[in-house]
Amino acid sequence: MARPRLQDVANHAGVSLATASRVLNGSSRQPGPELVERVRAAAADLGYVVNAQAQALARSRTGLLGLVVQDISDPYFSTIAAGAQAAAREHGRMVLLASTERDPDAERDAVAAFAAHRVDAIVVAGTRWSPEEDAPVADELVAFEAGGGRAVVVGQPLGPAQVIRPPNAAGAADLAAALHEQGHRRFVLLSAPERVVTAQERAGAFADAVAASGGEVLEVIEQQFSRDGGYAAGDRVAAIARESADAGLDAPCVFAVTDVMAIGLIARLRDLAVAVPDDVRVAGFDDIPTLRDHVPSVTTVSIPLEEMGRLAVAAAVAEEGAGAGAAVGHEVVLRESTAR
Amino acid sequence: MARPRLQDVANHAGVSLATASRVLNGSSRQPGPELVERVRAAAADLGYVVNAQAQALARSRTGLLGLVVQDISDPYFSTIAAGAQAAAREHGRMVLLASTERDPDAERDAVAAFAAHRVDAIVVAGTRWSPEEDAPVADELVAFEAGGGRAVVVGQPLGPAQVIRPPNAAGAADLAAALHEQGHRRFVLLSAPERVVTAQERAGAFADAVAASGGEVLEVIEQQFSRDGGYAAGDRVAAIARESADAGLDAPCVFAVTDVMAIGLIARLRDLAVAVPDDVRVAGFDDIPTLRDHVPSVTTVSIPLEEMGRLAVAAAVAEEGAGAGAAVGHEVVLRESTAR
DNA sequence: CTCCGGTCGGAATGCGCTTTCCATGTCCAC
DNA sequence: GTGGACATGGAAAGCGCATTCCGACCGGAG
Repeated sequence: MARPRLQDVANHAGVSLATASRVLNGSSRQPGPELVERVRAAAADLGYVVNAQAQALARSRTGLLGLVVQDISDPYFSTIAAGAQAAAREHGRMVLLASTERDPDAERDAVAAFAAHRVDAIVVAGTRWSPEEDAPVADELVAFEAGGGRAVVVGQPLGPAQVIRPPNAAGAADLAAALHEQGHRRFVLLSAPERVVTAQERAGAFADAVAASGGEVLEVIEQQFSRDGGYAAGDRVAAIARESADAGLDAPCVFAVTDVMAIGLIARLRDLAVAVPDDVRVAGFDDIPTLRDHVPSVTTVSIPLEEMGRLAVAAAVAEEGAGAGAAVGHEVVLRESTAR
Repeated sequence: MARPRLQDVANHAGVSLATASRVLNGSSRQPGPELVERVRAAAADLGYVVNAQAQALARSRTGLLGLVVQDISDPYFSTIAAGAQAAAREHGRMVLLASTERDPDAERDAVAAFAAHRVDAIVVAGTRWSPEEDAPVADELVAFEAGGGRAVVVGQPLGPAQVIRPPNAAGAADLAAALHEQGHRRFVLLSAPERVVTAQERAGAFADAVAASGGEVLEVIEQQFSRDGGYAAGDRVAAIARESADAGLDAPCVFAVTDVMAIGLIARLRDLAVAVPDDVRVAGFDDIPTLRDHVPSVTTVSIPLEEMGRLAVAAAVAEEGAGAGAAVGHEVVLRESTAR
């Protein structure tokens, strides 16, 4: 009943362990055709399943890829994970997954656990936090690379990791330009706490572009980096909209740093009977596929999440030197929520 | 520069390999306090990181959990994965992930790969297909359990695996009852190809409940099990709605077997200027969180996806005999899309 | 016919760790 | 003061496989 070992297969086939190994596990030295046949038959006969653990130990390579995301149930990350997973499969790698609930400590634990499992490479996806909060993970990654592993981060620089950068700044700037083009001049920023670097990048670039084009940022609202954060911002946004209307000014345009926040915001505005886009315009970021059928459809910046996951894995499995140089594109998608 | 081994730590601490092992890796036999201290210090000094692969080989237990889902970017699965991941972490297990793009062959490959990695247990999440298509995976699972592993499936029975059953039949029946209560009598079923067992379970139970309560199923539309399938069904649904209106009958109520299909359907109806719920009523299934802010809000059956993931992992890591007996609840959520 | 390069199987070593199994040492009861 | 029950540290035997090294063998060139 016990699982057959390679030795059993070798015995069954009447060959040595070495020969069986060479036949079954892609060695550079292939034994003669007759032996190959015998070994194959024996393996099939016994229902032999190679022990990847033992292989890993002997080869000192596991073929494992560690993927740490901040919340696998968030479409942003699950889409990246899908791309990473697909790429990993194509490269013959297995994916070890860790979801950290957006807790930097959990990120560190995950990286440490991956290091213990001797994954060949680690991909960390998600926004960076403050340097202090990032330090522990960064240290783990340094140790990991010192031990021969490779680290890639999807987001912002972290320790020694190669970086796949979401086009946050460029996307936000382009979005600002497109909205300017549409005639919007009065903006509100719906951002997240300062430690959320992604939010800062997007809001910052947006604000800069607005300033450069002669627009105006009326206010920066800081809320949780989630749907509920957007919802919570609704009251303040509604107030601003009313002030604008009362003053006979153009309806303000809110840039929410993620689609998910934008959706939450719109939900609250609906409760408050503030019309989008008539009373307030709203734009988001990410172009989450699941949200594309939302009403009103939301103006946003489309970024290739799945491709980013693939790029990260490609950089992770690439031979020495191959950089993560690939540029990540983006596209502004104007929809109803900012229509004038 | 090479990674320190346990032997190095032992040397550094001036103790034997065995003692170092006992100190660092939760043995039942703890050496004397002074030695413990010395070993700990040596390990910290050298930056020792245990090699989980070698440990696995020696213990012949990996502490790994294999999770195979049909599409990790689908909120249904990513939510289950989130629950599974959280539970795995609590149980001190790591998760190996495979996403199969809804391909039964890929499911088989994934299970085989997990078996090769000697995971302690495998969780397969997702609808079952036809018995013929399921056979290969089932065989792999049989072999896996024969080798001492444990298998759990979230969905419908598959080979020897324990089953966590989504409340498809009960949920659909309750939904039908609730809609009947609301006064709906004329239904259309938006289902998926016959091989998609989940769709069959939901549509079947719904149809039975409708028949039992004296309602009428006007038509069963079969489409892809996806958002686009729902979208594609829009034209036919619109036609049915117009017929109803022309005949002066009550607007039909469509039961789409998933929220995602319902959303797609509504999107197409919007294009066609068919109002929901005025001209057609629509209900879904799953209560996907990301979709809760949709307009109109969609009547659906809420099922505890995350908990299902947790239950699956609990069953997977449970000691011999602990069954997957836990019942999975559900709740009908009436929203605007079926308002009269 | 001999010698050499090349090929091919197999024996043996080691990957890094856990876990018996032993040999000591310690303490208490008698 | 001695014997035995325990506790404790270490030596060594694997866990299942890859791979190096070695000897045997084959064919062709000289």
